Order: sequence, then structure tokens, then C-alpha cells
Amino acid sequence: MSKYKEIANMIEEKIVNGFYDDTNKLPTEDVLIKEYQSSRNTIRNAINHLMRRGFVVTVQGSGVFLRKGDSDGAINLENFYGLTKQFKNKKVTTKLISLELKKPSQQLVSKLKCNPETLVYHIKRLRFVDGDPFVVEYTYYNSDVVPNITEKIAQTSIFSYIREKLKLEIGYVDMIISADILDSQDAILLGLEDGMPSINTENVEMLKNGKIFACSKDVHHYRRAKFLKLSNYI
Amino acid sequence: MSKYKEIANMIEEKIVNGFYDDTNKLPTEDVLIKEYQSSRNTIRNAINHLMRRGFVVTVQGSGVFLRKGDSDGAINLENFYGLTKQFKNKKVTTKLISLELKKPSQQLVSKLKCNPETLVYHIKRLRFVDGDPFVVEYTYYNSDVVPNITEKIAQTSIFSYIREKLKLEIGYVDMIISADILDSQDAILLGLEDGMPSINTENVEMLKNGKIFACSKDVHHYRRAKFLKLSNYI
DNA sequence: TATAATTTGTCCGTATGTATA
DNA sequence: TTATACATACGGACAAATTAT
Repeated sequence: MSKYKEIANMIEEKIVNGFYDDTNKLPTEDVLIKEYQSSRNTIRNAINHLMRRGFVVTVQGSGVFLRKGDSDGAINLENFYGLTKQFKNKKVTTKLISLELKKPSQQLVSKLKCNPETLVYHIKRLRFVDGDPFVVEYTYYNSDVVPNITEKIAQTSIFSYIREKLKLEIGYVDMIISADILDSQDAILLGLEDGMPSINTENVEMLKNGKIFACSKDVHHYRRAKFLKLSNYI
Repeated sequence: MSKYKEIANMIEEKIVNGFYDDTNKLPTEDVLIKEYQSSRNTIRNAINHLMRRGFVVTVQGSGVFLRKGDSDGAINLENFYGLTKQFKNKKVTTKLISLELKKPSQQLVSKLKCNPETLVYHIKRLRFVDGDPFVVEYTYYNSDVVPNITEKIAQTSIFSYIREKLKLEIGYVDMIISADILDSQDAILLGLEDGMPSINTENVEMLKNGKIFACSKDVHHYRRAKFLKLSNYI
């Protein structure tokens, strides 16, 4: 791990533990330089990293201020590494509904930009937060990139499997957020009535080298799921 | 304007004009250094700027690739400067429904973090894209920061008024995206039936120095509005 | 109100590491 | 393996915005 990321992680931990809550800002760059024995460039790189993920905002001449996004349960779009990490102080459980390995439809081939002969895992899961139905996930993994998905893996965290077991580095995700009307199947799973709204995301997930390894459609409970976007106009 | 931002803008213009479509990537850093007569640092800063706004992704050892978010009409959350700029090749029109200057409710005081005596503009607008109802906007401006909002200004672009006339620099926006059920009033305005879904955003808008100048709730037509989020997991 | 000190922003240069082709 | 190209890290100087005096 690079030095600036390690510094960013250490500062992040202090932020979430409330270490800077009295001043509501980080120490000055000069102080951080001494504290972490590194160059100004490296400190600024670390602060940039924190800024991009929505932890802080900088004000020239004044300081680096905490940005405690009043998340109250919203999914932070800047810093999303799966439901389990997002809701780390809640209980996230998963019910696997189906897991199949089969040839992709033409539409799926174009989304995954894969060979039509490549086999694709089709996974449907219902995920709960603190016991309440939260999202129905339809996910499609390119089995050339993400092989050997078992029922056990699919029932826990596929994110962890990809990053920790397969040692693949997730690079980019393109996500389209929209609202729609629930169909009867999803409505039943989410415990809502047919015809009620849902908030959906359609995702294309890429490795650091740009290779698409998965795409998905997530159908969320409209009263339980909301998304937090922290914009910087710089 | 700083040098790296000017370079970023020039490269952005080339990108949107398709100048790099043949290779699908930018020239190398060394080439850009010579092209724009600047240091490596400045070029990398410009590329970073483009990356944060979703125009490019970098791959170490390989290059800087275009990231043509298949937006097809989605609102790009990384790069949103108002509907007018977002849909620059469509016709955005606005119908002002109401404009009032009055004392804020307690809830509004806490959202705007303003003095209870401060007068606040209450604006309700219906906005059309290519003639179709797109969003009902409920916006609340702190009149100490954004004064003299006229009907004419409210009917066009308040964003432009703030940035170009008042010379204020918008710094940050916290946005929560959710889905809900339309009430009868909004349904009529959007040309939908009562009880249909909407996709909503609740925004808190801050200047560069952190001062909150506005908050808003936007109720979007669920079939016409969608949001594009381009994540970088770096 | 004006000045100085503080703090982040921009820009330059150089060297070395790491991933890709 | 070698060359290419981006990533990380160090150093220094000055600019610009804010805050304190």
C-alpha cells in the first residue's frame, strides 16, 4: 500500500472515531507533515483521497474541515464497497434465490462486452438490513474473470470474494439510478404491494484495467434505500 | 483561472468534440507536457480534474482512456451545473409557479443553518425538457446570500445568476436521492397519475467557504429523469 | 481599516517505483 | 526482456484566501 493511502486510512479512522470532532477540522498540513514524517505532496495526496470520498472539504486559507454527511442510513455513493461495509453497524443478511451458470443473452453480451460463448453466472439474491427486506439484486458475472462462485459465496459477500480471494482490484463502476414501478415478484420479495415504487440502480463494474467483470440491476425498497451524493465543484 | 484548469477545459473540449475518438485515449503525459508547455505536475492535475468529473480513467502503464458514460440523457452527478447546462442540446424551459420572500419555518432554519429572522425566498418551479414536464423544484434561498431574486431570474437560470451576476462560487452540494409516491399536486404538474412514483433529490448547497446558501427538493418524472454516477475505486 | 501571519492552492523540477505492452 | 506510461514521493518557491493582530 502506498504511503499516502496509509496516511489517508489512518486519518479516516481518526475521523470516524471522532478524534477531530472538537475542532471539526484536521490539523494543518505542516502538522501532518511532521506527524506522518512525509512530504507536503504526500499529505496533500492523502487529503485529496479523503476529499474525493466525501470525508473532508478544504477551504483555502482556512483549513481542512470534516464533512459529516448527515447520512442517517443513506448509501454513500462516493465510498461504496458493498452493503456489508456500508451498514457495518447493522446486520446485513442475504437469501440466495437462484444461482445459474449459463450462456448470456445478446443484451448481456453487449453489456458485459464479452464473447458470446463465455459462460455467465446469473445470480438473484434478496438482501436484508436488520431483518427487513432491502434490495433484490440481479447480478451477472463473467465466469472467465470471476470463476467458481459457489452457493456459499453467493450467500455472503461476493465483493469480498473478488477482492480478497481472487485478489482482483475493482476499478470503476458506472451506475444509473432511476425509479420504477415494482413488478409483482419483486414486490412480494420486498414486502410491498404490487405497483408501488422502487429505486433501482443499473451497474457496470470494471476492474482497474478496464475489463468489465459484472453488471447488475438492484431493485431497492423505496422507503428504506436512499443514496447520498457529495459533490465538490472545484 | 489556474493553468491546470485551463488545460483541463481545453482537453475536455477536445474530448466532447470527438478529437480523441480514434484512439479512445489521451496523448501521453510527456506529449501533453510539450503540447501545453507545462510541468508534469500540472498535466497530472488537469487529468485528475477530468477524472473526477468522469471524462477519463487512467490505467497505469497503459494510458488515459476516455470514459464516455453512456449517458443517453441521464443527469451526470459528477458534473452537474444545472439542467440548462446538462441538456445543452435539448430545450430546457421553466414555468415559475410561485416566488415568495418570507420568514423560514423552524425546519428550514435548521437546514439552512441561518438566523430565524433571515428572510428566505420560497420558489416553486416546473421545468420542461423538450416541452415535456421533467421536474418540480422547491427551492429555498437565504436572501442574505442570494438577494434580489426577481421573477425574471427565477424563470431562467438561478445558477447563472448566482455565479455570473453575484460572482459567488458554488463549492459543495450534499444530495440525497430517493424514490417516493407522487402527491396529487405534483402528479398533475408532471402529467402523471396520482400515486405513481417519483425520483427525488434533497439538496443542501454551499459556497466555497462552506456557507449554506440554499436547500431544495426536486421531484422528478420517474420515466424521464435518471442519474449517472461514475465511481472510481482508487 | 490596514497589516501581518497562517493556511491551502498552484507550479516547477527530479528521481524512482510499478504496471502494461 | 525491454521500453513505455502512469504512480508515488521528495524538494522548493510563490500565489491567494482567510484569520488574527
